[in-house]
Amino acid sequence: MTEADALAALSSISSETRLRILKTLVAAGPDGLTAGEIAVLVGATPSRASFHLANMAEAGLLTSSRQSRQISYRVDFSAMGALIRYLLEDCCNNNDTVRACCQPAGKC
Amino acid sequence: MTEADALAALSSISSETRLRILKTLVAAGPDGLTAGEIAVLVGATPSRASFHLANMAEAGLLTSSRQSRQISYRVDFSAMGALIRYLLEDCCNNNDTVRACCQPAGKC
DNA sequence: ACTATATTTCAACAAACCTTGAAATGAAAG
DNA sequence: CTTTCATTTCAAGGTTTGTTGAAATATAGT
Repeated sequence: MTEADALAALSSISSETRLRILKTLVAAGPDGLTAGEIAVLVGATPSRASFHLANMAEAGLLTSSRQSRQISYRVDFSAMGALIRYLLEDCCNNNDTVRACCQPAGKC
Repeated sequence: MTEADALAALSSISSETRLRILKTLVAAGPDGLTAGEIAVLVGATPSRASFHLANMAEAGLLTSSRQSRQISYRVDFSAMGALIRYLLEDCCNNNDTVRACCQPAGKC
């Protein structure tokens, strides 16, 4: 992952609406949700939801596929993993304190 | 860490200049660097560097301390850890694919 | 006190971002 | 082939964010 990729992903997630979308899609599981379902769940107009979904897909965080009239979005978990890895390794240099926080029993 | 805290930290890191500052400070080690040194290293004017350093400190990512005329900034590694943990747990629900990426030998 | 150095603060402006509502596209059904 | 439904696109407007350079603050040395 390049710095530019990381910046695009970070910018994308750093919006309240988009962070909600991410959490909603993670909770929804591997089948994802349609644009309309997402809009309702996060309380956004269709046009607003579409705008943010496009941003997240552009940043590589989501994939989409059309099924008849609806478009389903899913989280690209390896993209999320790559981002977190970038923060851990490229930004924090694998710092011990940081890594300790991420262990199942870690305390920050 | 609250969602608001995470959003502030993510917004802070999602700027090219600030991500560079973060990496520079991580590389510098526990003693940190002065505002002036950081400005030179990331190629910013003093005023621009100060603006971004204040943003990162406000987001909880940096701490600062004055030593005579200079002000040293350091990374708050536990804040970075808390952020990464938030992404892993609260956003990605500890998803296996995501976690696999973050292991030392993980491939994304 | 005066000067020099390090940093921050401020005002002005430019650029990027988000929201809104209306219009356009794409796909299915009558 | 017209209508309906799901979604996206677009233009307009408001808000936020970043940059610049000048002025202000803080600390130290002379």
